[in-house]
Amino acid sequence: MIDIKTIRDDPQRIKDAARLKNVACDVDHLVEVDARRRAIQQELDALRTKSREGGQQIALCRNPKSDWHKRAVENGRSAEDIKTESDRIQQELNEVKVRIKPLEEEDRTVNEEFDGLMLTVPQPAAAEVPEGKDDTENIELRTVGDIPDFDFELKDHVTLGADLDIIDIERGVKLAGSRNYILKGDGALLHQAVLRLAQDMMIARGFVPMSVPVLVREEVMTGTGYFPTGRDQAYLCERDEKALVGTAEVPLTAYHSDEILNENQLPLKYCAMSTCFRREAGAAGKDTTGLYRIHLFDKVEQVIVCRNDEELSKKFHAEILQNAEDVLRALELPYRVVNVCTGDLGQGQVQKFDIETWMPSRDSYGETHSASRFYEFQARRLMLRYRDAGKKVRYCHTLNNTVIASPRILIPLLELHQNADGTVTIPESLRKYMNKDRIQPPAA
RNA sequence: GGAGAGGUGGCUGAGCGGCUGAAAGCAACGGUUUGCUAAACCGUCGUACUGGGUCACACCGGUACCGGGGGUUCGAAUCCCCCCCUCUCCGCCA
Repeated sequence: MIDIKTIRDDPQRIKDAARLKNVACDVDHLVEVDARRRAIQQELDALRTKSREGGQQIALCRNPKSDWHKRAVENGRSAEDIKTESDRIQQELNEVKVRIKPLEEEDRTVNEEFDGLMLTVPQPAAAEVPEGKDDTENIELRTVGDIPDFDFELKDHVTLGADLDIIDIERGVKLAGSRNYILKGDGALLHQAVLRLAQDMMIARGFVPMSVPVLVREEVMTGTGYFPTGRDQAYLCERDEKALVGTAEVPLTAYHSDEILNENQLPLKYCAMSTCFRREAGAAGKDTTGLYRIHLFDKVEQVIVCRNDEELSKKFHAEILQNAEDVLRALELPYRVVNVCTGDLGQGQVQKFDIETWMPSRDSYGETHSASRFYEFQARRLMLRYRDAGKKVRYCHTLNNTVIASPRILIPLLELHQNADGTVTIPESLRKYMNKDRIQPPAA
């Protein structure tokens, strides 16, 4: 969410941001509704003041022990007279009440409309974000690690998974429908090993590990910016008015919502391993093979909550990006870092760097990580604040990035570490979690 | 799922129809005192929206908020209804 004052002052800035991000937002209408909302509030405030003051006067009239009442009697007013005044005021306030009622109704509807519109306002991208219409115009910043040459014919992860008996897509689909899978034996172990490695690396860097709810209230989804716009991407448990999260970013970022932290508590660095649920609505027919685009996966996510300071945000953005790159290096996987253009940025993101890991079966880099910073966009929605040195209440800045998401990461991991004899070498960093250095085909 | 108790400011906790946005204590912050620390004393100390004010702060005013939503009333933290949440006991259970 953006400060309404800055929208009032410079609506064009938001219009430009919406155009660049390809986000629908009727800024003119919002500004109109805001004006109406303020006018109603002022009128209502005046009426309520009158009502309160009158009510207090009635209290004085009816209380013979009040100073006002004693003085009135001393000044020669009769009890009858005072009672008449009290009744007169009450009559008057009855009329005020009649005027307040419909105004309150209008106030409610206007505010609802206002709140709804505010939720559609995009966070303007940082000035240094490249302009572009969609992901085809993202800019490659650097490639790290060499794409290896193989002197034998590579199997894709689906074939490898079947031959090694570690991935069973067919039965996953039987149980749960399309875009589901089952990991088995060393496949299940490798999946957990990757997550464990990622988590251990984050703990070593001072991130507090958390175990968080994955079925959350809708406010939490709204607060982090996934609702209302992305509502159709989430699995809903409507009976309980809750949603399954698509990432642990949601509960981690909302952890301190509705709180006012002390500045000396910041920055907060959290990580969580959680299951992630994604409907992938609108992606029918896209990435249909294998483990790339699936409805359920596990991920270690990192979140930083820091002071309201753009330079600090940038600094931490670089830090969380580095954390993810270090994990890929530990997994001995080649990747590239991409500077995401305006058109491919989410509503709330100021800037985003994706990491794409080389995937032989796709003959391209595929997105495995996404590092974003939000400034106060999420914090405003979540009422996530802190008191600064001058005792002023300010909104925090939030950032997040993937540490590792599996099984998607198993695609490059299996495909790039396979050997001519059909085995897969387990990278050094994972061996302690697997107690082996190689995945072998099952004995015939 | 059944029975009971309860939700008030950062925390504890009073208030139970009107001068209460809310006592008191703790914590925090500023100051005095002090060789340092501690103690003592004085002061400050909720949030949101909004009007005025300022280059911007400061500052001055209004309204709302005592779990959420509705109702009664001239007036609700206080009375009534619905919902949510927490705790205790019982049942069930990974």
